Amino acid sequence: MNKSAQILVIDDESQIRKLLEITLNSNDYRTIFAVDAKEGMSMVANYQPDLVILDLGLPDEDGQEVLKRLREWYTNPIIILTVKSAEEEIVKALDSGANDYLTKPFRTQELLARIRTALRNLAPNDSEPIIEFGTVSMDFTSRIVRLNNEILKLTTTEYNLLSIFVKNEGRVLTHQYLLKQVWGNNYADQTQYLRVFVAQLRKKIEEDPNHPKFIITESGVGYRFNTS
Amino acid sequence: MNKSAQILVIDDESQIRKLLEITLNSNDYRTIFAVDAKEGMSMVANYQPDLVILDLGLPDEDGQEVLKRLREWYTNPIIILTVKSAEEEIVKALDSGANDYLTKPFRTQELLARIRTALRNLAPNDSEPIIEFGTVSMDFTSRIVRLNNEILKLTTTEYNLLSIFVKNEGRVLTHQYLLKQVWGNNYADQTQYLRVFVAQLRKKIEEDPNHPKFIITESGVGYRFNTS
DNA sequence: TAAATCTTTATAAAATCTTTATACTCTGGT
DNA sequence: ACCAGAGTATAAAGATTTTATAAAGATTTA
Repeated sequence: MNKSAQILVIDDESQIRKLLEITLNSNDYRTIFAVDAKEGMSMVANYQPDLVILDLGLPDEDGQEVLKRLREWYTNPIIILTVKSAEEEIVKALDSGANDYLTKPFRTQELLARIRTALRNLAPNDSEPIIEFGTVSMDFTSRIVRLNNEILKLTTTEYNLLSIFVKNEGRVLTHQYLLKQVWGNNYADQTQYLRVFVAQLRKKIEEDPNHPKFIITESGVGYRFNTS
Repeated sequence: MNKSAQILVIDDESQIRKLLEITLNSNDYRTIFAVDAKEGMSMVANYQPDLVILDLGLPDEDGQEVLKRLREWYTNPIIILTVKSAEEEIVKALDSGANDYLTKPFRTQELLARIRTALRNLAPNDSEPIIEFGTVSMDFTSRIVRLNNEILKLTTTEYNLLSIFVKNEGRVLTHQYLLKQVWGNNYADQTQYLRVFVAQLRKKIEEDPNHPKFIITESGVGYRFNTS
């Protein structure tokens, strides 16, 4: 049979970590642990665990933010386990890509069942945390983009736009889609934004912005990102 | 574009059904309802809804049993919504294949968020296949046409026209029909447009545009697209 | 407040669509 | 076989739409 699933627990409470270690190990899961957001992010990248259990109340960073940033590239299940029980938090986390949400104190068997459920639906394809094309490399973990190993300064909008492109390599993306993804649903007709930012991105990542190799214009439709 | 998801609610309490009907409809889901296990099972089979909300306390049969029997063939998400809050019930339901478990009384926004989560993980309705003819391949998902594996640059109109042809392979399409499909109802008599664009397409996809193999002229009627 | 970033505006360039002009092809009748 | 005429093909000019880019103005961030 397969190797047992590896689960990463990101939680600052040592008692919870202990409890989960015992519980999960005795149910044949391999476990690794992180005590804060920073360590958590890097462990997800390094170990690519099959499932992440994430506490929202981390000492160094907002858990919701960690979740969002993980979801930029990590596609395996993430289960939120936290004391925060406000409906607003739950909705936000689930809409940010969490697969399930449990509040502390939790019931052990229920958690295990929910883990089994999440693993059952496991999506098989997750993208790499670092993607390279040409002389450009993009690290989704640290949000750092490099050009010839030099750190490339991108604004938030530029970074978000490039992320969408990179994650949909080879596909023609309509103006509408891009605008909705980057600026939100109400901006679907602000095509000029896109033109401005595509021009800026090209100026930064293309060798010859007048003859782009990566961001290809599909006139009347949108753009296509190409790595070759 | 896409039709909204259809949700089947299996619950014997009319108040819950009413509440869910209002909540779900106002969030753009299509709804259908069943009041007991028997009706529920047959409606799942007949309508193949995108998601099922199942109450465990049904009058005619045990909900856990319904769940198990559904899971023998139904693969879309099933969310349990019930008053039963015992951990044992939760574990059993999740292990029988439920995607989520909520207890009544439930919080509306949370339910909606969990529905979105369940639908998100739904195996994406397989994208349209890639169609090949000769050395040409057409990928409708990524909107890319290739000729000998090289990406072929088509304008929007050329692409739209070729799509109509490909989707109606072997059929004679009248000028009128093609013009209406590609340019709109008011252009049904602009036959010259069609000639111009057919010529352009042939120049791009035919090996010998003077003796077209794919786009065949049906004089006095229209064109026929042929793959062989 | 200054610096950085985002949003608008303006305009030139490029791509695409529409129209025109002309040549070609096919068909049926003689 | 030839011709007339309707229908078709194609290039290319003209018109329009779409795109690229700089830069000014507005807003946000540190």
